[in-house]
Amino acid sequence: MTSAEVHPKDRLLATASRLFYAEGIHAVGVERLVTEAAVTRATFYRHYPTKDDLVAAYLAETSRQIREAVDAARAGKPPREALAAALAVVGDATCGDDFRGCQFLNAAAEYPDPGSQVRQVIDDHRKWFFEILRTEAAALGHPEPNHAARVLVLLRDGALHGGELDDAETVRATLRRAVEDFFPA
Amino acid sequence: MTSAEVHPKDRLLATASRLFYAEGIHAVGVERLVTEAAVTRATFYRHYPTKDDLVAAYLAETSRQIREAVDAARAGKPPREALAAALAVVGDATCGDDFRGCQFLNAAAEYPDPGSQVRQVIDDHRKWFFEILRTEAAALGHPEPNHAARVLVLLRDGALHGGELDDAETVRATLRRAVEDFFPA
DNA sequence: CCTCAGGGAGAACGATCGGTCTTTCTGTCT
DNA sequence: AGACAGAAAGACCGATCGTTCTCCCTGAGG
Repeated sequence: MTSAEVHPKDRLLATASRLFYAEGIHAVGVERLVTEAAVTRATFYRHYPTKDDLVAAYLAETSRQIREAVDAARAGKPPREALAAALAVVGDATCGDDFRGCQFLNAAAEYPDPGSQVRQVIDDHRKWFFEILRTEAAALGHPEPNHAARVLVLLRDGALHGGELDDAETVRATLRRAVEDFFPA
Repeated sequence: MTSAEVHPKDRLLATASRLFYAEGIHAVGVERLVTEAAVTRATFYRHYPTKDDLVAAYLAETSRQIREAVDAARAGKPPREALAAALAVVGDATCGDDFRGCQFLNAAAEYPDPGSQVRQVIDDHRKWFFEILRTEAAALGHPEPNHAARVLVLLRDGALHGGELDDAETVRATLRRAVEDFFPA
């Protein structure tokens, strides 16, 4: 195994992430995935028992990247700036070139069963982000950190969809101002 | 045509609305639709040239019902109550038994092409709701009705997804309190 | 009475779905 | 040298996708 090359498994995951996000999960078939990833069907099923396992892996990897970005943005900052920075990561994402809404909300729309593997990954990610917000709100001395975090989650979810369906720059500015309104300096 | 019976076209639309919302659009095939609606394939394609036309009809009908409900809730109320009532309709919806998020946001997740027929119905609905909020915020004397309406849309979108993925009652209460925070009595 | 549209029943279309299989080859380890 | 895992290539499976077709029956309007 030449470690310099990209492993088929990684190519597959990268391709899946791109296609699932851009076109929807049910809309992308296995044929499409293996062709664009330059991987055979056998290799696909050697690494992922079913397509849903690949979907779960796609969301898990997305979650990992977001946690990395948010942690980096918060690092070393006092609570107020850390909170603003965490939500700024969200706002910035909405303005990306190929932004197409929240990976997790989009996936949830295609996976109705709350007990499915995919939904578990989604729930994990949402719980993590809520905890971040709750922690910062508490550290900031907010009288009701739970309520504050819940409102921020509403704003985040709304921003992630509004960024696709409405004007992204406006949504980012709206989100920033709304956060400031809730946490005046 | 015995006007007392339900026309096949209406049965089809009602069945489609139920299944598309509960299970996702791509996940429900034509076979499923015609079987559960007790309609033949020929009848299906006689009324809707393609499946996407049925999807658009489903969203258009949903939009019509929501406009009806929101208009009824606002009727005759002063701006402040009217605005709260309009958003209460949203909050109440999240607590329904078979709530599974926003029909429009879910559909958008499955229709990436912004120019598609389905996306146009979605955009229409969103523009309508935004106008409602902007109008009421202006009537209420809010200094920046556009910004206020944008924030409320964020909260609405967030609530419609949080209601499915998190606890619905909590989300409803959070939405109500957030609206009060933005529009103190 | 006749026409004709609308609906029911179901076969059939090519394409694609998710998933399994065999075969061959290459590279890495012991 | 020999063993073995991983990957390429592609045939193949039954099922389902969205769509079109023919045939027959019924019921309302002229």
